[in-house]
Amino acid sequence: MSIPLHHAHPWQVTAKEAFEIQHRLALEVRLEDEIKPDQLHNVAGVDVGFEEAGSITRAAVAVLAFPSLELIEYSIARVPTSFPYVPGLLSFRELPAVLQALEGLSRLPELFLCDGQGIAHPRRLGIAAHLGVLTDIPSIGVAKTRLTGRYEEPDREKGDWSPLLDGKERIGTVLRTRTGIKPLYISPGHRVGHPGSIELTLACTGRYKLPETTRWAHRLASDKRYRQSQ
DNA sequence: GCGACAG
DNA sequence: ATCTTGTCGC
Repeated sequence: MSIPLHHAHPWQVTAKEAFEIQHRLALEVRLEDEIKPDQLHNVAGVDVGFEEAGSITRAAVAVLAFPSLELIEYSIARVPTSFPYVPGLLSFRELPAVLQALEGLSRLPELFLCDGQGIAHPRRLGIAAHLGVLTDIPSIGVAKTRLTGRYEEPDREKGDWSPLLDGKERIGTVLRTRTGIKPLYISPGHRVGHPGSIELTLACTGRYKLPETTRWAHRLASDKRYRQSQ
């Protein structure tokens, strides 16, 4: 299945060109909550790992039923790594492989939970926002650490949170997904707002710190025991 | 010029 | 992200 991209652009670019693409695509991000949890049927976790000392990028997309969070199907793609890791330009390194993995699915998911930032990014286009705009599918960024923004430590109970701010602008949420454990950095990617990003992330989380979507995607992208594909 | 810096 | 074993704590 080839996926219809709403905004195609080159990936073999210079840092300067990447900045321009990010500024252009950031204008297309929509931050209203368009998802009704009652009508959501599935959620996809997206993550990337590396093989062969980093020369091969391995992307995994795990589609889970919502709200049961049972694994429905998954796809793995391997692509030669063609872009270095540069803070702020992560999507140019990982999305080519992710887009190829998406083509291995029988149908496109209704929501993406990506490893990394949504709009909590210097130019408001972290990997989740980038993937959301390209596919026009709702997305949320779920990061384990901060890229940018300031915040106050949220209280220690699961569900407690505090806003992630860039000056006076709200760019995300520091969310406790497990009592007494380091919080996650959540931010809207596309077609989702701050309230929805919090509610949906918690709805995808069980007894662990990371959402089930993320746990599956991470396992499929990095665990050598899943070294095959489909 | 000096730090910060998703994965 | 990745290289890597055991270990402390709930």
